[in-house]
Amino acid sequence: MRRRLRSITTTSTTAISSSNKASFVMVLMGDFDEKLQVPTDFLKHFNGKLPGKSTVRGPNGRTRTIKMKRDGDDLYFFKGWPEFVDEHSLEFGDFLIFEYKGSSKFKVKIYGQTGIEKDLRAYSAEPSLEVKEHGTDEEAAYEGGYHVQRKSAMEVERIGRSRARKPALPINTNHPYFISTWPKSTTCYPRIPRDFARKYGLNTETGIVLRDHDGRSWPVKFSHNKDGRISMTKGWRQISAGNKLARGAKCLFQLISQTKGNQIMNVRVLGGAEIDKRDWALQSNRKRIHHLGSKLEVGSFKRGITMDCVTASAKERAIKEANGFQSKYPVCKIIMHPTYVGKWGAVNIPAQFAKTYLGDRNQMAILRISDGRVWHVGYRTSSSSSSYMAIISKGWNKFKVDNQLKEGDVCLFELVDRDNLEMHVTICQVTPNHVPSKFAKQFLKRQSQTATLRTPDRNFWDVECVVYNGSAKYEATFRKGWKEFRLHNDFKEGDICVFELVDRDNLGMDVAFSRV
DNA sequence: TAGTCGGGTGGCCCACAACG
DNA sequence: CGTTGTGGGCCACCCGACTA
Repeated sequence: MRRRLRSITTTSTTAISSSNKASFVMVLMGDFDEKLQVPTDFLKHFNGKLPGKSTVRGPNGRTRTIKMKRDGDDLYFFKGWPEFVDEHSLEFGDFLIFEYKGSSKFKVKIYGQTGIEKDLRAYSAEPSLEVKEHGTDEEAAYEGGYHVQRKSAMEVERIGRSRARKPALPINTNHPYFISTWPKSTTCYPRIPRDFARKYGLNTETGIVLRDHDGRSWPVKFSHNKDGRISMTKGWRQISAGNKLARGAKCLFQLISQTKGNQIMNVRVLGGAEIDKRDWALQSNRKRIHHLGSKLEVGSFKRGITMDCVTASAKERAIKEANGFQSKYPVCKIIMHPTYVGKWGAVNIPAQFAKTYLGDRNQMAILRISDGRVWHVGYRTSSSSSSYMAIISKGWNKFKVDNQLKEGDVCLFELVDRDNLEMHVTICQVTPNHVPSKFAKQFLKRQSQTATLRTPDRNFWDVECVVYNGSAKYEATFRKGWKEFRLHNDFKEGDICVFELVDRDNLGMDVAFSRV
């Protein structure tokens, strides 16, 4: 249901049209910590005349003078910008709204990857403590070479200030860090010092995003050893391959952000950055490796790579939704891997669940979804001396297509009848129309109301906004009208939308978007 | 001596290439 | 399109070395 109220001349897709004030949106990527490009179109607001300096005021009230520079047709924030990045702890993936106040003055709003405006008080509260405690220590460790093999990272932290000299380190020392070595063993992974995890409240259940020197983000999961040790496992292979790390490489891990559900660490290689030639030769012989342009992709690493996209939060939400599911029957949770929703036409049932509840058999199973519809699929098991496998194959393709399953969706298989292998399937889908709960809780009070979305091209769209206020969660989604809005504006995976609430009573929102 | 770390082994599990 | 089974990622566990 689209309501086009009026149409005005199209403006830049990065311009926000909420008011008569000029503004633009930038997503922090690449070498954002050195310079920031300003949309070239924005020059018109300076009457074609480039100001030598601009004054930028951050959300915490601090202002900084930043020089602007023109390079061909491009315009940049340059000298002074790196300091602004430091002061505001800006991170890769953040997006910033610059509001032009006239006379070369800008006001900036900063949004994290979660879509919520960042609370910068947390950063300004105790930075000096961290600088003292870690900046110099790390420098000492780096400068001193850190050759003592068994010296722990935490011990390195305790090296005194007296030893510190000023090295040229490619890191900002305002954040806690540790140094870890990727063990030479073929099956071991870099470990997180327990003291570090404890001291800085690292949530090792949710995983973390590692950011390499090129600004690329790599999601990595932790795994817990029974003796309490924590290692980086899932996803580590990708970052080591992407950065051509050899076993034995020494890396500095610096905790940049640890807001709930958004933990980010910078990774800097201190040694061992050259890939081990024997490892490489070995890998080159494996048939699953292939090169795509300049980007190296390793087929067997796909488990992690597929999560490396902007919709990771949506996938995480689907998983969380699934985790809250309770049943009196045995339940098996399966996250839709690309293989499951791709051409393979089958899905693996976790062996443990299959062994315990389904058993060895080869028969048709019944999948029933909430609206009562039923699909018949083939279930079979196979086992050898070294493996046990249970698969749903025959008929899975139809089930997958009929239910529009996508990568990242979570299916809960509830075994209601063991003899006839009847399973109720609950599908928790990855939906891009989710409103961040913090925002919803603060601004969306009514159970259902129509939001009016205004795009930069001055078109208006009515979209139903439904609020779910459960005992455990408060969330909102855009429903009726969203699909049209999405299709008409040609949103693709990875695009970023900024929703600015300009009319609380009538839920009027200006929408700016940044394309991938 | 307890706690922590690096290094290593073995086996489970599953993605996906190969095949029917 | 459906099935098979292998390669290797992931994980639990063990051991010895080192340190406070």
